[in-house]
Amino acid sequence: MPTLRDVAKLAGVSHTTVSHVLNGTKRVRPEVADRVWAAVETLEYRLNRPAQALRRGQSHILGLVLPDLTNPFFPGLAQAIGLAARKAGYALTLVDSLEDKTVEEEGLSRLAEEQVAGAIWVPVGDYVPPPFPVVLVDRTAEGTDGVEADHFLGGQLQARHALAMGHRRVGLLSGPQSLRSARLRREGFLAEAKVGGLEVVWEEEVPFSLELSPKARARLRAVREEVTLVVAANDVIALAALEVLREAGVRVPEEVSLIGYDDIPWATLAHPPLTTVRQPVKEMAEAAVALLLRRLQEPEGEAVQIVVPVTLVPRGSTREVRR
Amino acid sequence: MPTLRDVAKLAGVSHTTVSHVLNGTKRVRPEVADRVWAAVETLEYRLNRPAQALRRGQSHILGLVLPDLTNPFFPGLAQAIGLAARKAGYALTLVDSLEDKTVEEEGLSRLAEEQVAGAIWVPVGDYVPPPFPVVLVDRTAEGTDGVEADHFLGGQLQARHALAMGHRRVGLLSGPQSLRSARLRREGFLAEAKVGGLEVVWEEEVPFSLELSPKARARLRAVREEVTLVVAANDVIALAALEVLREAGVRVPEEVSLIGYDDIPWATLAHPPLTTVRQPVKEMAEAAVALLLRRLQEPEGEAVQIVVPVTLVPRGSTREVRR
DNA sequence: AACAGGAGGTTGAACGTTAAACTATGCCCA
DNA sequence: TGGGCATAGTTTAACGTTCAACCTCCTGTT
Repeated sequence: MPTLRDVAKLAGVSHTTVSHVLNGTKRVRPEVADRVWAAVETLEYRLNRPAQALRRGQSHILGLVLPDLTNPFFPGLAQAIGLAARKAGYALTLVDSLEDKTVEEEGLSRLAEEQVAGAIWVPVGDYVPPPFPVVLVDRTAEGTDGVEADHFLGGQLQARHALAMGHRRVGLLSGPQSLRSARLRREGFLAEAKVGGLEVVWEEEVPFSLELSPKARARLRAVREEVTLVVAANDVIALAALEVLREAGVRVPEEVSLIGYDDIPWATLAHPPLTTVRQPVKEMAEAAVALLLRRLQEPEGEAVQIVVPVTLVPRGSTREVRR
Repeated sequence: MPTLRDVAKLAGVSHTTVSHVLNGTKRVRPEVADRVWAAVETLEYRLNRPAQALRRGQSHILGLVLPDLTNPFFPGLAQAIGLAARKAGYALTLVDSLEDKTVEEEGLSRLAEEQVAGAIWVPVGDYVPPPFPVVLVDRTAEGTDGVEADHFLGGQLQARHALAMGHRRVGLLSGPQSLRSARLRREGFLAEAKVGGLEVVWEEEVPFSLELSPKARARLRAVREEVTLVVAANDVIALAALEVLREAGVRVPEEVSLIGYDDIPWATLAHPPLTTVRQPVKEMAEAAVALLLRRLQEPEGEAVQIVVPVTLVPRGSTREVRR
């Protein structure tokens, strides 16, 4: 592997000059610069990033810490973040914490060892500030840069849609209340439900996964007797519920309507296609990277919280009921 | 940030001794080692990975190069690879090439700059060996370590299941024939179809995505007149087909059966649940990482090709037809 | 004619780690 | 008694980059 010095020798200049040409850190005569570039070409010189990182005290890598890649909300996010990071010249190091706080903590510690410039983090555990700048996504915290969808509004939209469709009695499959996002969705929903006169007949807290609790499954099997609508804290839960309902012979939306949250790619392919709340994943990803890059320029300064709007996407899983 | 030397000073030893204690590269008296560990604790020392990588000529990072994270086959793979890598003490740097050869090439080049120890690579373009060891996954090449499912067998299983269910006329939605995996699936299917007397009435080549070509959509809308079964090169295609069939009012499996490939998490949630060929993603991921780690130990030596078996998972989207 | 100052380049050191070469001490055995 | 050798530790240098300080022309100004 050729180094700066090899390039320098071939181009007949000092190694610093090569560095300056490559980084544009100083004016260099075009003639000399050309010689340098030519030497870079012929030797197929490649920057040694660890050396650069050592000298600069930080690497040109961003960390991405996610709770669970198999949750279909995240691959799209990861892809968009990777794209934005690449455009800015950063590589991306991925940590999938598998929803485990210990794994998450070790991952962040590892990112610190790698001297990452910063990280984008969807926290599963408590927010403990790592020794590099982070932007929290989806689950934000006070005093730290963050990007999140308007969860409260999303909950409200679920309730409004339910009311607009004439529903009066609803069952709620809420997400883990340890998560800010799930809490806000629930609060938004309950607030608007109260205002509009939508009665929450039952509520079950379940994890963001396809595995529903036995109690939740029981509620769903008996759904006809109690409610005309089930609202879920995300699409994965909604799809799991749809499955239970199908097994129980409950027809959606004829007998009971269903509303999800996230608008994952499969929501539209479900049968019936899922009425849901769309989070603008791509915009969130781009905003998060932009915010992180800004913070790298300007380490000090007020924490910025970006809240992006969400929209309700009506599809086949909800239908109007008569009073 | 404290360094080895800070730790050394506090423990009253030389910095090399600290290094030896941390890496276990030399015997050190327990008493001294204890002092070192204590100093590490109180100073909250953290290894500087770039410095280590510079000195060693190689970082403790593995690359993962994927064509498209939003294809639901890959998140599970990425997660399992990340887990296996972490267990072996490696961090994971992700490159999502978005099915673009140029992006892929730049990504590999970047991994080289980062001095990664090796990479796991699902190639979208031609296989051009990078300057570090790689293990190809899913789409292998001669002369390089690789892990792939038995695509040919998978195609055969699709055909055998079709025959076992009494089908005689089939439409084939094959995948991009530029990809080895899609080619093999097709060949396996056609071979077994020929043997068993299964007539391929039509065939359309479509990308591994939810967007079907107009010709393919037309075939599906007219499916009743021509075939009793549609076979797809992967589950994403199958789900897209299912959607078109639903729109066209064709009932699955009553009027036409459908077979997919991959067994992605959503296959079981589709309506009807998708009969498909399961690839053991987790095993493949673990095999790939194990193979890569072995290659890092033993750089020379014959390339190893691991082929893992696949199984047909019968579900609701296929049903028996009378002769 | 002398000198300031900018442009273009070089020298040398430093980042934190590891590996090789070296030193000091103690012990065994001829 | 002294040579050989293992054990436990130290000294020193090196990895490839960047940054600050320095040097050398050259040009324009007075």
